[in-house]
Amino acid sequence: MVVFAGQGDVQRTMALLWRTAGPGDPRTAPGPKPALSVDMIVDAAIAVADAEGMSSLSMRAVGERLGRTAMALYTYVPSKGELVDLMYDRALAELPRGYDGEAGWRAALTRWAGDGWAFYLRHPWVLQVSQARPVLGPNEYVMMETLLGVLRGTGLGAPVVRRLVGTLIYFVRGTVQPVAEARQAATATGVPDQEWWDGRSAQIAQVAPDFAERFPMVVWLGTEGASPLGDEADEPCPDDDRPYMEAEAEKTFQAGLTVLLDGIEAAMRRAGL
Amino acid sequence: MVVFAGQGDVQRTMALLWRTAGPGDPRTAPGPKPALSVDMIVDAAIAVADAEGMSSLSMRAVGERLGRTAMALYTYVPSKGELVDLMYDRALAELPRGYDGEAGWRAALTRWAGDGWAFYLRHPWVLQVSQARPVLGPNEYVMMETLLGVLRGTGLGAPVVRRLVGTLIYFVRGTVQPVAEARQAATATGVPDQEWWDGRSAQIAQVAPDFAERFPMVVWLGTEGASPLGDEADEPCPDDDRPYMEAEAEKTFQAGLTVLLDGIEAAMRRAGL
DNA sequence: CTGATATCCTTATGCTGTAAAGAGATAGCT
DNA sequence: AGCTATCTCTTTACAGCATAAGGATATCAG
Repeated sequence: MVVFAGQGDVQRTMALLWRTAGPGDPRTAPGPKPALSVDMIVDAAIAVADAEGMSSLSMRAVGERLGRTAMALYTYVPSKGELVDLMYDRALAELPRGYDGEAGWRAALTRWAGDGWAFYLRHPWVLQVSQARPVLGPNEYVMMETLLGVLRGTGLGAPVVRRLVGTLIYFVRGTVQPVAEARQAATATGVPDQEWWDGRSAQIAQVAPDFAERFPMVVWLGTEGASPLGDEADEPCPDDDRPYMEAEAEKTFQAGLTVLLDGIEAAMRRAGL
Repeated sequence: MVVFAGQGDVQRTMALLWRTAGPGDPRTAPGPKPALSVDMIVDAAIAVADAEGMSSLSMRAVGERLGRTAMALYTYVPSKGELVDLMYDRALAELPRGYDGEAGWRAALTRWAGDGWAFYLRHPWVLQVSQARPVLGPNEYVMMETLLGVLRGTGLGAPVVRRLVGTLIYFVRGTVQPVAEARQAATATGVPDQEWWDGRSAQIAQVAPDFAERFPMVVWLGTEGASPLGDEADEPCPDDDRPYMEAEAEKTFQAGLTVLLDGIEAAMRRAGL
């Protein structure tokens, strides 16, 4: 299930996201000094999510990591939903903030996409934060600004760029998602990827003996190796520890990106650039 | 949180998916006749998910819709995870199974993408079924076969097509996702999209008065034409009831698809087709 | 010192998936 | 016909979840 953004007090959420919260009068209030902070909680929550996946992210788990009960967190954060928002925005801060355009926009965009790929693999849970409504934290805008800086190199106008932005982001997200979730599932369930796959495909042969007749093109896709393009033949990737699936997904990513870049070039040509 | 596929007895799951389950000896066993069936349960579950979203899909809710308790379902389905797998595969059966290639592959692919878009909007919860490991039900292969039938029209070889498949599917999924989840969130929380958005963007102005200096390109993106951020739409969106966001996302979808199609054409040209 | 306010804990409520055990129906077998 | 194995479905129970409510305790301004 997707975690929806918190819908509590909008004002407080935004203040937390943009860090305009505390420092009105820092230490004049009575009561014990806070032993925790929003930052500590967000960090602990990210650590939990990184290590054990979003499905293991509970208020108890976060509290435990800080030596507190679950309820102690509610002093700092209105609800779990808001905490997830904060985690999301904090994680985005890791992304590079600018790309050198000297080698051309194609190279820059390729590096941007690669960094995104690596980022989502580092924090797979980010893909599970609902995109229904933007979190609207500062780092989301920073990320947007970074991408726009790269796209400016194409010389395309705002209306075109506006559409490209979504396409590019969703492309990266979409192509990493299977890889990220497969990793999560493998660690969460303890079943290695290869094993799971073997079991299933053995079952398919048994349960659908007429597979080749029912799905001829799927079989064709799997068997035919040589490309009329003359691009590199598919090797079994011998000295590669990662699951086969990941290597394959990465090729999909690279090839898909090429298609996108070519498409952008076509748009530029059409715009007379 | 993403719902992971059930990891119970692989054999039984596959049998359920491919419907090779029951009819060994249909009516020789003692005991009361089953009042339910896997199909009825899957239908009821889909109805719940369609109406109230994946987060409201509980075994109790499904059972209630059938006049049974939650536990009654476990006679037919091993776990909630398996049920979700079955829902997913059943839903996919709705998709068209072939596209006329007479008007060219571009037209066919455009129609394919449009049907996918509509499908995901009809069943937003499908986007929340984990893609970590393929469900491997029959209709997933049918869908693949359909797409491959369209892509065959390009004349490209298997290795290239193999990569295009993922790119296209993720593109469609990625671009509908915000729209689908926004609809879900709006109905689930009862907060209309416009209202939520207004509250947040008003807060941004207050919390980041220096927004224009910090994010000049975001502002540029928003001022030249309609904006996903802040200001009202400059572009006319007459007699359209849907939230502004949806219309905008649809444009992103169309424009992104054009970029993809242009990119595919470039790949064909490079292959000498 | 007093009263107000802060952090943090304990307890409790209503969800969730599902394990365990039992009630009642129905078939084949004797 | 009666017995018994087997099936469906219910009840009850349990652990885990987010979080509401209330209480204990520490710290400030006066």
